[in-house]
Amino acid sequence: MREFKLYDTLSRTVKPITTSEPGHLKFYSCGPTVYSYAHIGNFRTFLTTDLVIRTAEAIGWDVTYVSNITDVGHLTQDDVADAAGDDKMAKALASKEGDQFANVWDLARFYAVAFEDDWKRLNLKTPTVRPRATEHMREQIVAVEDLIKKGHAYETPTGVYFSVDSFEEYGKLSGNTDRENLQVAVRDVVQDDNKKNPADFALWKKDDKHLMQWFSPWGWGFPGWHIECSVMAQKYLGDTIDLHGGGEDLKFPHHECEIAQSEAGTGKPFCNHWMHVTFLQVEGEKMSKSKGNFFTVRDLLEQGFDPIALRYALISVPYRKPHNFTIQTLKDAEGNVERFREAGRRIEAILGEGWLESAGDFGSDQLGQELSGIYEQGLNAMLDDLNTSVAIAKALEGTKAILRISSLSESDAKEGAAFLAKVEALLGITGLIATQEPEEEAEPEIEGKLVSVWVTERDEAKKNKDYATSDLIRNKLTAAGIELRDTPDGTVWAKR
RNA sequence: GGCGACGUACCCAAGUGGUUAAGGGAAGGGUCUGCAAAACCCUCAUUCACCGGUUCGAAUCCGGUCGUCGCCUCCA
Repeated sequence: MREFKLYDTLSRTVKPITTSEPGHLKFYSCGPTVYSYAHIGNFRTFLTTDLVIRTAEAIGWDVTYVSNITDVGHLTQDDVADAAGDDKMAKALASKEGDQFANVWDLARFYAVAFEDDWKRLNLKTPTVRPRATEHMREQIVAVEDLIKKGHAYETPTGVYFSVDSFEEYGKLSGNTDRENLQVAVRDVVQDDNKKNPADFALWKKDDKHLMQWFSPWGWGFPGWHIECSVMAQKYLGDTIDLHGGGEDLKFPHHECEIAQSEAGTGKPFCNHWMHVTFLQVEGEKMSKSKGNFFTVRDLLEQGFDPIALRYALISVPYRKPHNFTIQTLKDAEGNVERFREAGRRIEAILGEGWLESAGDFGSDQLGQELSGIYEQGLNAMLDDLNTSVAIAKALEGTKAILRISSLSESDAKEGAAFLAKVEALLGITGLIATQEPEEEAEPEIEGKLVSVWVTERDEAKKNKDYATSDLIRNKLTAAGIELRDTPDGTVWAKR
């Protein structure tokens, strides 16, 4: 069994992931709150978890991957202490963009669909389960009742709170073990005088005015932000999970609170390995919703950028390093994705359609051995705390080895196919799998026929050495976004 | 106030004790081509912010200086 090493926030070391069942990884990754379109920073995190799955599968592991959607509008300051801010979703509904929605439920549904759409376009693997907070209300209420019963939570006139002092190890993940520092950390949060400790966090908030509310043993209200992940992780993965991840901001308080709730409830370790993704920066600066200096995935795709190039750009720097995303990075990525596609086109010319799906393993000939070695180096880089920079360099190295061969033999093409198929499975950046939305596919059919007519026309002109006409046609097509390439086997075209 | 990251060529960036400091972009030259495009080939850091130290040996370890940035609050 091969080792898959990843930095673990809890032990603060890079260590091999251990799975409770051999070869079966149980992984929970915190998803977004759906009150707006997801931005590229969100996706740096989700892409990182996607790479964990791909890497695990590349060494033959089964992965049960749970990634939730938070569709309850939690309070904006319900983090360390309790609630006092506005509801995120209510805020979104009240904003200009919110006018199109009848209510918060409608809004959550809309952005959840948009999110899954972006997810597919960036070629992320579909989770085994994608649970929603609103669909697990009963379980959350039961969990809160259980914590009260076990003496870890108590009711006040404003809600139900988890007693931080009842859980010795509170703070072990984030290092916020020093109660004095905790006081500093919670300084700006509005306090509830009925709480036993200002750091106690909400499990249930009483509020019969809230836009989303449920009936509970404590009256009308809604659940605290942290309890949903504890409940859903346990429901789908069991009391102890192998790996849990999310953005670096979730370390404290969110994951700290998840640990406290879960372990206080079950008496068992909640999770053996924690990973956190460092925030993405844009043009050298932190991006955030409140600053408004962010790109959504949609923004960039609407500007015509290739979704796979966006994926490439977002994973090109290892996840624990600060990554300064720029438009230039994205443009650089486009060229490289195009190189994978070019290699794919050459292979398809020999093996025909379906070559990627039917690609086999490496052979024993020289090219097969060379590509096999390069792929192994890339895989090893991924197994060493997801070194995507090296893995991508290896993907390009192998692709160049394929492109270097001016005339591929059938055996060469098969080796190349094996390489590209493995790279695609591991990194998802070759652009050889269509991620376009289905409705966009109808039009190119007709368009393609029109282009073919012009290409034939131009070939005629070229044959007659009428270069004025042939160049005119090429220029017109270029202006229309169609790029022509004359190859020994004839003219091929691609959309730019 | 607490915690942490980073500073490598024009740009992005890997490398964290030892042969030639990955890879990509840009730039320059070349092959191919009617010309292009694409692809391929070649060139492009004796040097890793700065100053000391440890060591046979450091971009890599230690100390200091300067600079940039992030998390702890909404946010992945």
